[in-house]
This record gives sequence, C-alpha cells and structure tokens, in this order.
Amino acid sequence: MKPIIDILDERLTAAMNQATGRQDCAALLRSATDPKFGDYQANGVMALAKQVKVNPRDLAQKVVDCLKWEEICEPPEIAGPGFINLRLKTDFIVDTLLKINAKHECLGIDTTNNPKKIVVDFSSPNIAKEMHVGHLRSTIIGDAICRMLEFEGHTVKRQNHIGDWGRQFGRVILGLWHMCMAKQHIKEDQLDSTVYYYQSELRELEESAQDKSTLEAICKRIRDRHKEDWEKDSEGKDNPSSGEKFFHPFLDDLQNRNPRELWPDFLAAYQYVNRLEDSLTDMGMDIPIRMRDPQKDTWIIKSIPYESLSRHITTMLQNIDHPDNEQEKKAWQRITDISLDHCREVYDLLNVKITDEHFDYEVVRGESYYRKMLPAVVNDLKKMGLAVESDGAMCVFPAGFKNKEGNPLPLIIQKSDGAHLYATTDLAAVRFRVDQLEAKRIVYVTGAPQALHFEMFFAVARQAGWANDDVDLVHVTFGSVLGEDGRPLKTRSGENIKLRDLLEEAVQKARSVVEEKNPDLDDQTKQDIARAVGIGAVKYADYSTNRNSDYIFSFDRMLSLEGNTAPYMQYAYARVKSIEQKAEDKHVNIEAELADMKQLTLDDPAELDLARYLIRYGEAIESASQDCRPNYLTQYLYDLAQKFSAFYNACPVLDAGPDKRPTRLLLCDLTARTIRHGLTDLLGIEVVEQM
RNA sequence: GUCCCCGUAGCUCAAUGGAUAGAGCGUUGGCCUCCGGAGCCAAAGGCUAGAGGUUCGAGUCCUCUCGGGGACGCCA
Repeated sequence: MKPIIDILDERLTAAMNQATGRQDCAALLRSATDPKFGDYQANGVMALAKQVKVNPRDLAQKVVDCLKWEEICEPPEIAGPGFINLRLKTDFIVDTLLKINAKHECLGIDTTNNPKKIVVDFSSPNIAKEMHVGHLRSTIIGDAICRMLEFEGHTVKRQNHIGDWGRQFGRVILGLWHMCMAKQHIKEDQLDSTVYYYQSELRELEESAQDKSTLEAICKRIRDRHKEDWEKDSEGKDNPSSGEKFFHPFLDDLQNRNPRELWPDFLAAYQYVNRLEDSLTDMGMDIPIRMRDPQKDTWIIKSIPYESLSRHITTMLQNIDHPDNEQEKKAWQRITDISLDHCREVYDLLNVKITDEHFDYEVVRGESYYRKMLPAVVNDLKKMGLAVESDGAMCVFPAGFKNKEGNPLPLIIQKSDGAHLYATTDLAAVRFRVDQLEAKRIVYVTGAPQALHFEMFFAVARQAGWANDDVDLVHVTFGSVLGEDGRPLKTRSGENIKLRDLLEEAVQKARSVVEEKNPDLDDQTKQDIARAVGIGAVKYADYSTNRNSDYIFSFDRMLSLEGNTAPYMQYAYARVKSIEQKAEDKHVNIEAELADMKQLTLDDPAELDLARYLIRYGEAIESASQDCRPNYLTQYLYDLAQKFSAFYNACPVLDAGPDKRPTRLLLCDLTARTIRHGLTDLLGIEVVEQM
C-alpha cells in the first residue's frame, strides 16, 4: 500500500496546480501539529497565496474545491491563516487496518520503487584496541540505517572499514612477538601462576617513569634480552631472525587456540610495546634488524635505534605480500583474527551484524584491503594535476578550504616519508565502492569531529571524478556519549570504558530489576530477559536522542522502566503477549477471530486513536530512514505504546462482547507486530514475551 | 585566529519553516469487584542564552554578542 501521506500530498498538489493553473505547487503535507486539527495538515497554500497574490484562505477554499478527498477524509477544514486540515474517515481507517491484517508480514508497507545499491560504512574499530564507548554509536546507528534501508528494499552493502593498517602495524607485530618470547622464558612447570615479562616490566616502566637512571637500566635489560631472543630465534639458519625456532611455531599454534583467551594477553603485550617505545626516546639504544641487500640478494644485519624498531617494521612491510615477510604477514593475520573475534563478541551482544559470516559478500574490508590501490590513487591524482608536493608531502588542495593562516588547506595523501594516510585509503575505498560495488549512495557513520575530513575528501573524490553526481556521499555524524558530569564518558582513572564491560553492567543491572519485579521466573528466563532489557536499554537510549546531540549516559534513566525507554516498550509488548496467553484460558481463539476479518467496530475513542496511529507506521520508517534519524522511529513507537496503554486501560479485550472483541484483538495483534518489527527488525532490540 | 556543532521546563531529552514549543523524570492530585499498577488520567512548571534581521509565519534560516564542545598539514 502506498503511504497515505503520499497519496494525500499528490492529490493536494494536483488540486493546487489545478486551482492556480501552475505546475510547480507543493502541498507541504505534514502530520498535524495537534490532534484537534485532524491527522494531516497542508502548509503549502499560504506560501502559494503569497506568490500569486491572493487571499490565502480564499485560495485554500479553491484548492479544497478541486480536491478529491471523499473516500479518504472527512470534509477538509480551512483553518488559521490558510491551513488545510485533513481528518481520516473512520471507514478508511478500518479499511486500511483490514488490508494491513491481510498482509501483516510487511505491515502493509511496500518496498521502494526506486531501489538503490547503498554502501554503509560503520563501526570500523581499530585493531589492537579494545572496543570502547566511542564505538557504540557508529556501530548501532549504522546497523539501524542498514536495517531500515534493507526493509525499504534497497541493496545494502555493509562495510566494516577496520583500522588494520598503518602506523600501529609494526607495534602489534612486536606485541605478538613479545607474547611469544615471554612464553619461552617461562618454565613449563610455572605456567599456571606466572606473570609474563611484558606484564611485570610494564609495571616497572610505569613506576620508574620519573627516575631516568632506573628507567634506562630497565630498558637496557629489555633490549639485551630482546637482542638475544632475536638471535636465538634463527639459530642454525643463515636467515637472521627468520623466526624458525620460536615465532613461526608460536604463530601456527595460535590458530588452534581460543582467540577470546588470547585477546587480553595480546592487549597487555601491545600496551607494553607502546610504553617501552615511549620510554626509549633519547636513550640512544640500538637493536639489530635484518634486511635484504638489494645487490647481492642476501640478508644483512644493520643497527637501528631501538625505539624505531616498530616503525621500521611498519615501513618495511609496505610490501607485506613479499615472501620475505611471511612471518610478519602471518602475525598480522593472527592479530586481525584475534581482534575481530573480540569485536564479534561485542557485536553479538549488541545484535549487530557487521562481519563476513553473516553475508554473502565481504563485509570486513579494512584499510589493508585497499593497500595495493594506494599508489594508483596518488599517481592518478598527480596525473590529473590535483595532487602537488608541499613541504615534502603530496597534497590535494580542494577549493574553499582554508587553514589557520588563511592559506589553502591540504588533504594530505602521502607523507614525506612515502607513507599513505587515511585520506588515501578513503579515496581508494570510494573508488572501489563506486566501481566495483556499484554504489549509488555511500553512507559514512562516524563522529562529528571528522566532519572536515569528510567534506574535504568528498570534494576531492568529486574533483577526481571518482564519485560523480549520480553518487550520493553522506556523512552521518553523531555527538558524544557523556558521563553524569557532562564530560566524555570515561572511567574514574580517565580511561575509555570498555564497551563489553558497559554492556555487561547493563545486563547485570537489568537482571537485578527482573529479580525484584518477577522473582518467580526460572533462572534462564531471567537471564534472557535481563539481556534483552539491558542491551535494549543501552541501544534504545542512544537511538531515542537526536544523533547530533551529545547525551548523558545514565543506567538509571535508561533502565528506569518509565518514559521513552526500551523497558517501557518491551513491557507494552509483553502485556499484549500476556493477553494472547490468557486467551486460551478464556476459550478465545485469536487466530480464528482474526482470520478473514471483514469488518471492525472502532467505537471507543481509545480504539480509534490507536487505530489511526497504527496505519502510519510506514511514515515513521520513511522519515527515520530518509534522514538517518532513528529517533523518529523510537518516537513513533513510544507514541504507539502510549496509545496502546490508554486503549488497554479503557477497553477490555478478552472480556469484550463478541461484537467488539475481534476489533480489539486485531488492534492488539497489530500493535504487537508493529512494536516487534520496529524494535527487533529495524533497531535490533529484542522483545520478550514476559518480563 | 578561521570554520563546524551545541545552548529549549528544576533535571534528561524531543520538535521534517507552520497554529497555543512537546515528552519523561521529579512535584501535586485523581484512577484497580476488570486481560500485567513496570500502567492510565490530570495539574503546575518556558521571553527556546541575548540582540537584530529575512518571512504571511522562526526554537528552526541570516548577522552579531555571550557561554559550552570540537576541528583546523604529515594520527585515524
């Protein structure tokens, strides 16, 4: 079925064209601002009257005279300075409800007649970092956008543009190497109760931060051992540090281990590398490295500053696909696996699908995916004359952007050391998405601070002709999650709050509420409810604010069960389900009563109020999807739940007479279906039958 | 310094240029012989930070001021 608002808008527009003899009228049909004005109001007549210089109320009357409304609306009313107010006929509402009942799988909503291929780039966490609150919004807003677009009938390609390339690359490999070596330093019989050196030495480094000489002694000790381990690892081989003895077997063994157990260790080792490198600055310590002698094609050993070791690995591995770098490539792949597994755990909790196993196409295409396309991006921009060298770096200066000095602002695509940046990767990705994925719209869900980057990068993509006018480029921004103090949400010690911890706390808090309200449920049921309510509360709280606003994160409010929250919605749903369960006791066969319904009796104001709102679900989806604003959808669902509650209070269902009961059962059924569809199918929030 | 976002009830948040700016929490007062009271109904609470402007009409668009946050060349 076509949305009612669209039908009326078309008719109003036609009537306005007819009344004025023009072709360019806009009815501006909107939801009525107040129920006393009816269901819809047309705002366009007033502007039109101004243009054609006639009295707006007179024009409104003319428009109404030309308008076909009879089978849909009560007689239109002209109000105020020239509004045309439309109220749906009860018969029309009845008709529509019956049609929805006949097609209740899609709730009477048609798919779009203009389906597009749309890429949605979201979540995109950084490898080697635990997912934290900062990833919450992109992940769930992006997911909701995809779900809405998919429901509308678009072909959506989800892309998880993970940060798996670039500067931290060398450090993560070093981290894994330390994990390997630390294990070697542990005797077999100590394995249970032991502390790995990267754990104990991290503490030492932190504690001695202010004491230069102690710090140097620690670093020297670490360096000496590092060197020794490195040499031992290639014992008996002419290929230095080939990793034959320890590292390769370690990496192979990792494949057989549970990534979930490895993750904390890896994080600790990575943190160790970061700390160590920061500590080493200006200490003048060296470490040997191996490199290919390009002349003789043999390995040579060279000394470099210890603190630049990871940077060396990073630059060397610009060429990761070379056979010489197999060890590093393998290490990097293991880390990606381990890290993605951690993400997967969070995604599962959030009920978000943004990894490969859920789809028949590659979802996780991180920065590394585009690595081979980067030189071409730079070269092509150079050839076009768009990229020029500036202070040793390759830059594009898109028109209209200025820096602090008022000079043209560069988008840097290649650093002076030859390395590429995220702008380069973004450009390669946009090319890939337009050419290979045939995207007609690309949606980037990232925080507002990156707005300038996207503006510039879009401008360059357009200038280069990689995204022409037939491709929409959209940056969906969002605000920050704040703590109760109004500052960005952090732990007391100032660290990012781990997303998994946050979600687990939400489930735990929800559990204690369930425990209190409904102590007789069995343990598994309680846990299922706690999970649906806890996770749902976090997601719903996010969705229900304007995404551009910052919002203050509060477990108490989001779990408070009153107001516009997930628990309230879930409760409304559970109450309907409860009626269904009770039906059997009262010998009411719901299916039989709903099947093949021909007529409804909408007598009670609460029934009518609920009914007229139920048929407008599609409008809510349309507006939420259009602007990528899930809060339009939550607002609709909340209003719907409130109207249902009012109806529930005023109108007995199971005890109603046979003349009223089928209607009321239908209202219950469609309310439940709509809430479940909105919550679960579009927002990924579970509903529960009881709570 | 330039640019971007924000400033709405005591608090947390809404408001697709439209009519008298809405919810929830909190406050006050009603409503269970009845399907889940985790509910419903109602009241009080506002110069939409301030000043100009555009418009038939401005919380929304433009200009300025004040206050908060963020971005602005080799991180992402």
